[in-house]
Amino acid sequence: MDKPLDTALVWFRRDLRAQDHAALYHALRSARRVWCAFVFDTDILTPLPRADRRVEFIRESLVDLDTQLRALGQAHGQTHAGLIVRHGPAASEIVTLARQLRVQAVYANRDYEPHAVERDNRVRGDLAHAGIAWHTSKDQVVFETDEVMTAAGTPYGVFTPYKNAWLKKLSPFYVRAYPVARHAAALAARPDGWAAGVPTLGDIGFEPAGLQDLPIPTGGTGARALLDDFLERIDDYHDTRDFPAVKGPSYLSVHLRFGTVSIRELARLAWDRARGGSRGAEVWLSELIWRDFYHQVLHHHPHVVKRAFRPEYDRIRWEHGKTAQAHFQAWCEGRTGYPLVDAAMAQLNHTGYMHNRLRMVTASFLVKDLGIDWRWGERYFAEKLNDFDLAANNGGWQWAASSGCDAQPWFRIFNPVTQSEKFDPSGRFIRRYLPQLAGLPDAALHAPWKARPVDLAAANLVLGEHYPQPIVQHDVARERTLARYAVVKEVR
DNA sequence: CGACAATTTCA
DNA sequence: GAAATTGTC
Repeated sequence: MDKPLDTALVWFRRDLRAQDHAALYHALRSARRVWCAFVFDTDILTPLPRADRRVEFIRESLVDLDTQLRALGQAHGQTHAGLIVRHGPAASEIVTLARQLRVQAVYANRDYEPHAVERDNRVRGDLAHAGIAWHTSKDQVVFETDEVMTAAGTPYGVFTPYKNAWLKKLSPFYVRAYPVARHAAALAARPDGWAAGVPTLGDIGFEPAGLQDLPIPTGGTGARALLDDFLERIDDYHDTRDFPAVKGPSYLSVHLRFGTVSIRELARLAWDRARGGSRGAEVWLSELIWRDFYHQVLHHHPHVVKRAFRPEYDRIRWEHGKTAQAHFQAWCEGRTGYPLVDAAMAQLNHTGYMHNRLRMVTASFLVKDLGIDWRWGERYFAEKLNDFDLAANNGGWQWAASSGCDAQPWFRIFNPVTQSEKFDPSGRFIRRYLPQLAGLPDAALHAPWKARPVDLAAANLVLGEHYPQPIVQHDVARERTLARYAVVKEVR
C-alpha cells in the first residue's frame, strides 16, 4: 500500500483508547511510522489540588492505553511500540516532540471547548511554522458543529426536533468503528533511550485520590467492564434511571469524558437495541443525543460559558451577600437540612460522581431555593465531577436555572421534599450518605424537621446538632424565586 | 385535574 | 399548526 507520509504523530487528549479511534486510524493509514503521545498539560494541572480524582483517572487510563498500544504493536511485529508521555505546557510540548521525532504530520481528534480550540489553533500555527502538517478528526461526538441543522440552515435550539433530525440522519456509516488494528503494523518503536512507561502520579507532582477504593474502573478495560455490565441492564434503563439508590445508569459518563470508550460504539449498540424494541435503549440513546446537542449549543453559542443563553435571564438579581455565601458553603458541604440535597452533595464530594436526577435536584435547590447564581454551582460541579464536561455541565445548569437552550420553564420549581419522596421513597440513598439519619422512619427521612419528637429520640437525633435545621423554608423560597424571575417577563 | 403563561420553535 | 425532558400546588 502506498502511503503519502513517512512519519506521523498522534496526540491523545480526551480520547484515551486504542480502539475505534479516528485520529489514530487516519495516521496509521497515512504514514509508514506512527508515534503516539500524551502530554500532562501543566496549564491545566498547575491550579488543581494535589489529590485530584481526574488526574488519577487519566494516569491509570494512560497505563491501560500504553498496554493496548504495545499489544497492538506486538500483534503486528512491532515489539517496541507504546505511548510517549510528556509533562509540560501541552501546546509547546507537542510541537517540540513533533520536531524531535521529525514527523511530517500531527493527528488529533477535535476538541470543541473554547480553550482547547484556542490551544489547537496555536499548535496548528506553530507546526505550520516548522513545516509540519496538522490533521484533526471528528471523534468525540456522533454529529458535530453543522451536521444537524434545521431546514432553514440554523442550529437547533429545541432538543426534540434536534433529536428527530439526528435520528433521521443517523446511518451505519456514522457509527462504524475505525478498524485501527488492521493498520497497526505502522506503529513505530519508541526511540532508544526514551523513558518507557507512564509516569507515576508522584512523578507529575500529584498524590493518589483513592479511585481504587470507590471503585472507579479506569481505561478502555474499565469502560469495557462497565459497558458489559450495563448491557445486561439497558432494557430497564427507562424504569430505573431516576432512582439514585438503584443501579440504573451506565456509569460511563467519565469514560465518555476521557474517551476511554467510543461514542460510536455506544450509539451503535443503543441504536440497534432501540430498533429491536428496547425502551431502555431508546431512552439511553436520547441521553447520548443530549450530549451531542449540548456540544452543538456550545459551538454555536460560546457566550453560554459566561452568560445566560437567553439574555433576559441575565437581568435576574441573584443573592450574593453574607447569607448567600453561607448558604452556598452549606450547599457545597451538604449542610442544607434537606436530606436528599445533602446526601447528593455528599455523594459528589466523596466520589466525584452524582446521579443525574440529583444533579437536577441540587441545581434547582441552589438556584431556586437559595437564589444563588447558577454559575456558582456550575463552577463547583466543574471542580468536583469526574465526568465534568463544559458543554454538558453548562447545559445542565442553564436548564435548571431556566436560562438555557430548551431549559425548563422558570416557574417550574422542584420541591426537594417531594423529589425525595418520589425518587428515594425508602430512603436507601439518603441513609447511605447520611448515616446520622438512618434511624428515622422512612416517612420522616425526607423532612426531619417535621419528625415527631419520639421518632427523633428513637433515632438518637438532635436537629441542629447531629443534622442541621433547614437553612431555608421551601415554600417561602419558592415565592421569592417567582418574584425574582419576574424580571425575565418584563418587556424592555 | 387544570393552572402556571402564553411563548417560541420548527416543518 | 403542533409541540415543547425530567413539576408543583
